[in-house]
Amino acid sequence: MNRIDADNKDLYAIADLAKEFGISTRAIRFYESKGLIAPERVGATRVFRRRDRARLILILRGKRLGFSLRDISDYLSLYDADRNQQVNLLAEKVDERIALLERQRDDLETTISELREIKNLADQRVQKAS
DNA sequence: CTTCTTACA
DNA sequence: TGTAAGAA
Repeated sequence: MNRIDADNKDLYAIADLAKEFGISTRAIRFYESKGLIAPERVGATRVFRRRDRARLILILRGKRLGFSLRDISDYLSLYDADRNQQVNLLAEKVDERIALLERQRDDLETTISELREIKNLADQRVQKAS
């Protein structure tokens, strides 16, 4: 929609991507500073191609799933290198993530149970008092 | 008006 | 990451 040039179907300005993905231009520049993306430059202005856009999508998905920019960075770095190693890393990180979430879920359930016990005891005492 | 960099919160 | 400031 807001391509830089109607002829070149895969050039985007930073504002276009920011709007499309609902993030700030600052965030995009931040990801670049962390090495997650490396858009071309026309002078000092960043020019994003489909490749950058695709990586941005992966970055946002990774964040949504709770991965750190570091993890995402490591994963993305392998895109230009060992595609196999990239898959292995992904599997490893996903397992770690799932393990962590399951532990947190267990902790939450334990906490909820304890709170319910306290709640029950409190309710009983209220009954006797009244 | 848009983007860039840099610095500070 | 947001915001601000000054340059391009």
